[in-house]
Amino acid sequence: MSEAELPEVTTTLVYRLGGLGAIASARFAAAVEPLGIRPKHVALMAVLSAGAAASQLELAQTLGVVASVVVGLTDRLEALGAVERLRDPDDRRRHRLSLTPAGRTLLASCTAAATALDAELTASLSPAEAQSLHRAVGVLASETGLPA
Amino acid sequence: MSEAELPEVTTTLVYRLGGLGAIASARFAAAVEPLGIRPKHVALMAVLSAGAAASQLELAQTLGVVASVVVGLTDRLEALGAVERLRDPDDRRRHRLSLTPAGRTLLASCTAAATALDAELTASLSPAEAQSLHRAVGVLASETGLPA
DNA sequence: TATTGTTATACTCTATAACTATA
DNA sequence: TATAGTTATAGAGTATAACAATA
Repeated sequence: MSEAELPEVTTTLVYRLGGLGAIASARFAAAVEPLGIRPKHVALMAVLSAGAAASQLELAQTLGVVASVVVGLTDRLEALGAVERLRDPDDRRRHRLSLTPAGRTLLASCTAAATALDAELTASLSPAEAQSLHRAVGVLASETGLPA
Repeated sequence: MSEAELPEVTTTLVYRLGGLGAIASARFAAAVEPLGIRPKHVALMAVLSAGAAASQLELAQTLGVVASVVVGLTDRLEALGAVERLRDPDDRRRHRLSLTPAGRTLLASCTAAATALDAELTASLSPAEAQSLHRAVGVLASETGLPA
């Protein structure tokens, strides 16, 4: 009978990434909440800004949510004047969403907030550690097909 | 007017940690689901295993959830024979939770599953990258006061 | 009167399903 | 008839509040 040496579950990467991710999401949510939006709204605007989706259905697939969720997110962003719903002339069932100048400004504010949080988060790491963390997380993010 | 250069929000650490954490949690949840439990149950057992809490109220504080949530988690684990509720003789309002041998076995299975997921997750990283990622995540985890 | 655990209730988020309009 | 968007409904998860037992 072999008795494999196992670490504590709380020290594993998946476990810690799960907990850390929840904290990161909460902090980011708190940072953008004064702007009247939540992280999913930011994700939607980021996809639009990258030109990575046209119709709401495509948006839903890219974001990994269901179509009805995109409706609610878009309603909110439209009310804020951050996005516009434009009928696709080629297929009038479709809405082409477009980021307005106000939306770009809003997205920039979110990016600034995220950058500030990054600085807080990595304050206790050396520059080299912070950089290698950033790089490793980037690799995992692209590998897992994150809505980026 | 200075125009600061900002990265895309999707490349920031908080944003990616949020998304990555959601994926990690989902994978871990899928891995322990056949065992009849969810990540929070694992967290509760881990705290008990570490002797980091006695009463259900302490458990709630350590886990960062409300007391009524601990009731449900404990109900489930008790039904599985993984934990026991023992009245505290010093204060009969309190339940001292104790991990049974079956609970230790269950926790070990979860740890093994998490370790396997770690290997998958870091497969595309070099050993050195994986190790530095693990270390950096450990620093952030302890810094943010994760239930560990 | 204060506190531990429990139960009952409400709220948030998301998914499923039914519906409208276009194709 | 099939599809894009919308609306209506239901489920999971968690928080708040009321309650019972004990201090």
